Amino acid sequence: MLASNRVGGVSDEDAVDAVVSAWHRERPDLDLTAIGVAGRMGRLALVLGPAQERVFGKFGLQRGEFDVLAALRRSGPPYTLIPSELSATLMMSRAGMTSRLDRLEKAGFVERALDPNDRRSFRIRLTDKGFDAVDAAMTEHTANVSELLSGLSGKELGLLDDVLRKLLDNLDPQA
Amino acid sequence: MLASNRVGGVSDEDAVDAVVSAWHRERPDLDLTAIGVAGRMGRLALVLGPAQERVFGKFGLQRGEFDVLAALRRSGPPYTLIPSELSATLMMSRAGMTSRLDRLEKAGFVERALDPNDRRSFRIRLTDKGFDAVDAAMTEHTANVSELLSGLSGKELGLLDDVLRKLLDNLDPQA
DNA sequence: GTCTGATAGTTCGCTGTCAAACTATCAGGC
DNA sequence: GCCTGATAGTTTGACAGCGAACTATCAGAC
Repeated sequence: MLASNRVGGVSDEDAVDAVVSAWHRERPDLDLTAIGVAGRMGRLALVLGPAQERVFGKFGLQRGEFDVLAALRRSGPPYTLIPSELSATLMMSRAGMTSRLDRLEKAGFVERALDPNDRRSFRIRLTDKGFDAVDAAMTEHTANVSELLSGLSGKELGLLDDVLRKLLDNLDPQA
Repeated sequence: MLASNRVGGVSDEDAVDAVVSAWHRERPDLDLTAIGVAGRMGRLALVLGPAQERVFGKFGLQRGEFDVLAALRRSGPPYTLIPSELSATLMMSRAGMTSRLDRLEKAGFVERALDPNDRRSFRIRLTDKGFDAVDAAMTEHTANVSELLSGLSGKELGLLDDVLRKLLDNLDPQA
């Protein structure tokens, strides 16, 4: 009952299976189906995270900094956003955003310009240097992620995407 | 080509779709299929993390601390492990484990006992208080995660598990 | 016009984690 | 027996992020 179907060519028991079966031995009263899935997602995040950061590091960026530049870049000309907009999009505190922007500004990737309409606020603008960095990083990042997920067939990738989309929609009925 | 099939009852465009289509507009040269999937996984982790931490907090624990107690608990009697074993299992640095164990020991959840066979090492043992805390937390954690994933049918959950297992096996061919 | 509550961003203090340097101990070669 | 390299754990210094307190500004009520 505990074991799920195996996809072809996959070893019989992985680290998460070991955790789940240990729990099953110690706590047979619990239904561990969801725990196994959540455990795999957590572990996957722990593996995928550093694998992506390695690419960003090659361009003098860390993950969060890349995320800021990427949000500016994909917003299109004039590559300008407001800090609060950035912190909301990236789901982080404003305080953290302040220090990220400090770092990015010091590195010359973004500029703070005064907002003529609201003197409480700024416009964060991607510099040419920032544009080049994020474009190069994005190119390599895309290739890297494709490579990381290349173990899945196109069909499996689509299936995964569909299920994750549904899950996200259930948990956090956003936009 | 960019849009994947939609599962029934899900809104047409979510935050990740917006990111992907913005990138597609700015960088039509990139194949963004994998980026979308990775984005959903990342965002999911960002939502699921805090949702789980809320439960651990009710028992005076944070996620990482729970993970340590859980590893001890599911190892079975005598609920004893070695620090290096713990840091390896939980994929974190030894330095971080030292401070986690300090916290857990100060809170009375674990004890450091001398290892008679290796005087460089310790045996970390779950106290009765730690046992009770982790058992109660695990019961509620299991129910919570089941609830969080309850938006998926049993079939979808199995499908997700299979694909994640294959992906993990590809990325990190562990035990 | 002025007051009041909301909003934008920053500063401050704290915390969890890491990498690197360090101490103590083990194990194998000779 | 002794030396050498590996291993176990801790200490130190640095850092990114958070929440709370703070300053400046806006916008609406009257």
